[in-house]
Amino acid sequence: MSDPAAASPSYLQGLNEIQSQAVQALDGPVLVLAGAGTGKTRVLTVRLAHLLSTGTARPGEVLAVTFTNRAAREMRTRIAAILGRPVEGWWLGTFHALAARMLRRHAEKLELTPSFTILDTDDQLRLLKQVMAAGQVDDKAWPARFLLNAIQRWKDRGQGPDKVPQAECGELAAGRIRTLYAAYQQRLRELNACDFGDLLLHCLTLFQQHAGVLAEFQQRFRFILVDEYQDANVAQYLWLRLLAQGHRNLCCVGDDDQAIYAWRGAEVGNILRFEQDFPGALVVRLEQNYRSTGAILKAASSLIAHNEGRLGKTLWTDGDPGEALRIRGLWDSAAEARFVGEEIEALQAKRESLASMAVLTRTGAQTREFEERFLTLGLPYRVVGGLRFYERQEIRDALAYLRLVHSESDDLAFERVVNKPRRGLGDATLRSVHRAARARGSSLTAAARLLTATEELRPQARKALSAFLSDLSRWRGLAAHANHTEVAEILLDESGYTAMLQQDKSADAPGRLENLKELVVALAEFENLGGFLEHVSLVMERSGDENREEVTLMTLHAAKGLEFDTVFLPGWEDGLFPNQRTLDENSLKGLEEERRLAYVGITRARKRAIFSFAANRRLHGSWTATLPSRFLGELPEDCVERESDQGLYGGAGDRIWAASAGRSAEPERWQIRRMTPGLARAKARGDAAAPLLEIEPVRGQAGGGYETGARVFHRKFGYGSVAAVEDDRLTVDFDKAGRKRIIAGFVVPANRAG
DNA sequence: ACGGGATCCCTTTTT
DNA sequence: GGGATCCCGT
Repeated sequence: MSDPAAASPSYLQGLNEIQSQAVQALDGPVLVLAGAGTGKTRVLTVRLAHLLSTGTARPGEVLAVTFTNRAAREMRTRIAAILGRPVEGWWLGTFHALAARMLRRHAEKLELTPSFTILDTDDQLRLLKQVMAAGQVDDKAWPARFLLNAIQRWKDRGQGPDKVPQAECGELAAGRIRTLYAAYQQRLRELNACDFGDLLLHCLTLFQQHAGVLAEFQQRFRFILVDEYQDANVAQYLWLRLLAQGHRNLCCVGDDDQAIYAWRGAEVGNILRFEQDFPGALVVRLEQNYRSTGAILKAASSLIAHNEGRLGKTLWTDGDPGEALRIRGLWDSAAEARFVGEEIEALQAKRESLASMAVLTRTGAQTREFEERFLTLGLPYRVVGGLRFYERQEIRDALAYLRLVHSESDDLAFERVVNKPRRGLGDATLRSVHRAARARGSSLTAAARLLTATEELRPQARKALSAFLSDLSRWRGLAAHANHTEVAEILLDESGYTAMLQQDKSADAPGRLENLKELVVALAEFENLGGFLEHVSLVMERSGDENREEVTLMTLHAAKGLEFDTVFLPGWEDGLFPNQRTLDENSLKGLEEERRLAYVGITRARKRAIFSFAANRRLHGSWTATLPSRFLGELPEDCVERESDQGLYGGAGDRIWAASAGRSAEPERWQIRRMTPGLARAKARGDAAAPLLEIEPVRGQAGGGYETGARVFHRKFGYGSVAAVEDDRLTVDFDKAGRKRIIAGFVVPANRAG
């Protein structure tokens, strides 16, 4: 504890009473329920700084956990600023990075070596496909993507193949999902690799099977702090709970209203369980908002109030109400991009900084249209997230080369680069190598080496493979002596990879070469290849400094924890946001998560929030008519200004507004007739005047007006005939998919299918 | 073995 | 509209 007699340190000043309570309650478990903009990060960082500067804890005794690398980085710099010096030797990082660090220390206890590889999604998928092929699981009936997702959800709950409840396996992978899961884990182990989920899962196994290891960590971490606690999945929660059993000084900060990662296995229930697991925990509520205007806060609050089962917080501010929020309806997504561009330029003319503006979208793909518009306007922008640097083809290829040189047994890397650039080593050759590897239980590289000593391969292939293998050995020898930056350069050069790109005349080839150069630069910052590979798989983000004069484009998910003066919230249309697939898969729970996402979006804004929706949007290639998001109808009338372009919905704009306000809670009750691409083009040229669409309330109209025998079209099931009608449900005999019972809103008359 | 062309999915959000 | 995959001709 700090000395109460001493003058309160400067970093404690300026905290409100409740914040300072949260900061100074160092003894015992603490749960901080912190609404958006209430100084959550501040509390967390000051608390850490306080621990360290009073000498209550030494850096090595602190475990500080975040979800994103950005949050970890930010915490590091902010604390260094408070203390006036960087802190060394503490455990600050994401769940995954910290778990990896623990695992590397004890890898041998889990049949891994300390240099195990961390696989990304792409590798995971390829690996699972291989395992499925070996196990004769039909990947048409059971897409690998889908099964991988199931496996990940189990890992998120800390369940290995032997712990998966029978009831959840069902028919998955024709009833063989557990075998498949086990085989997948086995392959990972053989490859000396972990996927993201394994990092936590293996840690849990380690703790359970090696009490001494756990005890050591429990002793070490006298203080544990967790940010964004509402996003923790069960595995992460178990991990924390085990580690915190030692000193019980666990401080979790979170906001149930900002829980937006259920799809990734996050359990808001963890927050609710906190007091049970840690009896006597101090619960602190931060409710005074310092970020947003009154209007923004009111809008956000009234939106989120539509959710049930909240812990309940009432955000308040003593600031001004500020500007009204604006909602703008537009013809299509191109018009929307033009509108946002104009608004940005108008703000710029008022000397607002571009760095203080952000466009937040529901899906990553939406940024594209804004990028195009901004490029024509010459507006500087940057896209956060999206394709991450290390997810790019060329980077993954280069990394695979490095990995293969680093570790000969990296079969996935071998497969990736063996014929890239082309060396005449195609499917047939690779199959032989695979067969040899399986027969001997060796790595692909080792098998290939043996194979070249035999007569099995055709002379051409044999020669090419030999050449590749001798290159590999040479590079490996080089890596042992030369510094790793040089190795990378030589590798890219001698492998012919650079040459391949140089000869590539497609438009993005020069950019790819640039990326490779950037990779080499990044590599230089690390002492060795191993350190770099770890960094790349867990931490690496696109470079670019935060304060440049650029508009930020990103997804709502990526925006969590950030704030901007002006926030543009485009694409507020039912189906896009709330996202139809979420609704289909998780109905009301899904809708509530989408609403929290909307809440996150609005509360990013300090001064102004500008919503927009388009009446027409191109979805998977074809034009779709869209309705304004039901969330727009949940915003309080008195702090919102609505304006729409002329002629939207064939002049039915008012009805649409009424509709969006009235249909907040119920899913898919309203149906809009789809527009044909031809009409859309005509309208876009300006030579179609008549109303293109009619808004049809489905409510009360049996079966949405379909009659038995009517031909309908469904996005997934294709064409079919209506066999029966009851209420809003239809029984349809689909030509291909057979008989299904579906909600009328999901089908469209066959003659109008676009 | 490879390139081109047609075809069939799908496309939410991320460590 | 786009990416992965398949099929076919070279």
